[in-house]
Amino acid sequence: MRVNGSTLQLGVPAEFDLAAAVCSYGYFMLEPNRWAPDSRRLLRPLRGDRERIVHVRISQTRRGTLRIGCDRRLARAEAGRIRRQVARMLRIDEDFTAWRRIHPQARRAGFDRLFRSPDFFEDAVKTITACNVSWSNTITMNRLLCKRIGGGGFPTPRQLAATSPIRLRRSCRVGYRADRIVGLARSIVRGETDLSWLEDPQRTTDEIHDRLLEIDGIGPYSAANLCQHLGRYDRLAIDTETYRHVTGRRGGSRLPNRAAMDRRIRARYQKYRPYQFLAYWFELWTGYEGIEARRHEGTKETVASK
DNA sequence: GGTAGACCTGGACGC
DNA sequence: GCGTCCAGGTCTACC
Repeated sequence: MRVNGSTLQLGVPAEFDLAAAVCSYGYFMLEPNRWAPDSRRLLRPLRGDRERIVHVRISQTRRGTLRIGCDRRLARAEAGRIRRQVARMLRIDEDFTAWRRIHPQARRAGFDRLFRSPDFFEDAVKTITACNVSWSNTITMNRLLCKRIGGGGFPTPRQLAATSPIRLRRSCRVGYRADRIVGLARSIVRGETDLSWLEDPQRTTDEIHDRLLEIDGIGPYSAANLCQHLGRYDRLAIDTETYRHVTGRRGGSRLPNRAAMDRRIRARYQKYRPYQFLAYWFELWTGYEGIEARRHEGTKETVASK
């Protein structure tokens, strides 16, 4: 990526670590994100004025602040827009003081900020493409969405709203998800789904969760997962990975008494309220790190994805 | 309220 | 190379 435009600075909390913030949630592996582990830089296109693409390269300076290199010069307002998107991705403005007090082990591990997208729409589409499909397939869908619909960046609601579900299905291999993705994009463009309402801190998690469930294609798992992306951690996104984690068994969707098991899982994390999701994800994430370590020692297990 | 089956794709596997 | 099976969350129809 050429960086011969504006260079923006972004202040971060003292304990902030870019690599930890990026590699905390699997969406960082999905395009248009590109994480360079050697140089510890995050590269991706963002949307500037009039939805024009701005390629950015995000790195952390020795003083701790973030440097955002852009591929073109930005006016002040457009630079502010880019800063806000980076801040959202890395949850720079979120306060995790209470979480660290509740979970000292996570605090010592520096585990708090879960990576997300520069806007809610991208998180929602990524969640839809992550459902009912293998992770490699999710990677393919997001790659094709960026390449064939978004012009290199992640598609905007306007771009997807202007795409027919048939074309989306054929060109991006999203299958039956095409109707749901286009439907969500069109409802946003028409103003029927109000993103600012969903991000309003005055709303309760119950209100947001119920509104998300009204969106076609968003079920209990996706709604809880999107609550997490909206900074609400008091909902558990229970999926087959969760059943695997708590039971050590495969085939979660076919387990008997799923409702009873869901109640047991929720009870297990109740003591971390209102950070149940973070506590659950911390367990998974430290497990993955252990798996990764064993993998380097020659076993056949693979690092989990989402 | 609970359950079964369809949706769709790519990968694994057997032949 | 081809066919079959499987994983995965949501929706709908049915009991």
